[in-house]
Amino acid sequence: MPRTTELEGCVLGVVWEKGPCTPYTIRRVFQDSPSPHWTGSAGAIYPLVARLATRRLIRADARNPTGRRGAKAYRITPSGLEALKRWLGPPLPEWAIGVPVDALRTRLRFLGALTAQVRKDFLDEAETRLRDHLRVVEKECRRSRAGGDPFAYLVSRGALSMLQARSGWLREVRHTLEKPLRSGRRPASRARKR
Amino acid sequence: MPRTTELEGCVLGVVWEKGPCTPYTIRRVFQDSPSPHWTGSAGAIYPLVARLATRRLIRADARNPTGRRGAKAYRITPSGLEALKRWLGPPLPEWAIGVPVDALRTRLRFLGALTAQVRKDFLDEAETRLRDHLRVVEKECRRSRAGGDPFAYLVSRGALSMLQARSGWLREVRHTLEKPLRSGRRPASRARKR
DNA sequence: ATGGCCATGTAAGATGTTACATGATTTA
DNA sequence: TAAATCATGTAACATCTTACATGGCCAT
Repeated sequence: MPRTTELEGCVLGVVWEKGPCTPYTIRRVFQDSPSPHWTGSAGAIYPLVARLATRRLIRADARNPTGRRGAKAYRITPSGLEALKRWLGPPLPEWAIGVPVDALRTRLRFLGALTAQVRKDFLDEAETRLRDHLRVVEKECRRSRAGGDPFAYLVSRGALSMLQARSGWLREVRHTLEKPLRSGRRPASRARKR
Repeated sequence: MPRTTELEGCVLGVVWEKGPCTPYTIRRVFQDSPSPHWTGSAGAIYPLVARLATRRLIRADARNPTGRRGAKAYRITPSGLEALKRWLGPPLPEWAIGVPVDALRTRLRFLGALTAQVRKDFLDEAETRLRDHLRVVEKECRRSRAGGDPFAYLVSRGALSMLQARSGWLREVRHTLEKPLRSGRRPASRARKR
């Protein structure tokens, strides 16, 4: 049996959590999610659901509780639950432990290519928008706390921690770039033509 | 001109930073990187480099300083530098501000599918391996600090912040699951069959 | 009944991976 | 000189996105 991918694992998890649901319901979960890592596009979900059904990890009820056309509602099978557990771990894959990819951090690696002025604009925008986003996630966090599902709460709490860490890091970035490091072997000026 | 993707932006950045380099040199940067988000596989890099060259964002020198076969060394062109700057921003794309995707956090969403015992194993493993990884990144951080490139230092510092935040979050997860929330509308027990 | 939205797909394209083929250089 | 390794590619495949096609339901 092939390895369960991230999106497959998530879909399995959604079907497990929500009970019988149609592909469209699953799509909505991803579309409504604040993190747009996956768009929940039809071209991704429908073939994936068909794949999971072929592997007997989910099964369609004859009944269609919500679907309006001939939609089938899928529920997880026992072997689907096993697959979900295997995907969850332990053991965890190596890259799940490692530092999450962060587009902001990636860009910072090459920030020396910008002039001092544009670099400042970059940091200003990042800090402002990050602060705004922080408030959104704080609200989401309070909401999910009241919701009573500890897992949902902890997930949003984790997202909040990430954002707070990034926010503090950005302040350090600004400070360090204004007042370069001391302990380097060479002066921190990275003058480059252009 | 097509939008610059993340990997394209990174490759442009690498060529900008390291000066003339062969596709293989570029691959090594990704292969040696601690974050295995991109493998730097030949099938990704060689076509990508060819694409960038077609768009005149990088150009091959006639000389090959390091390549052993008929390898060409590429350097960034003026329009390539412009493309790099456009990719870096500002403005930053929306998803670069949002919470980075985190496989650990994703899995936590569905942790209720595991039995209490396996869930404990999950958290134990995550915490142990996270702590180990933390030490690695701390070392990398000190190394890059001494290296004198403030951008490289700040990138590893950002990675460290992320890991520390995750580590603290994991402790909160354990605590919350052992001693559920109070303020929920319904009791936090999410008993499910199996 | 018709225009608009809900829902289910499919098609084409972009981008990445693994696995393979092959040539050049170093090393035993 | 034979084996190992470095380096450059290509081919086949997987997976996701965007864009499109189409069918059913509902409100005016």
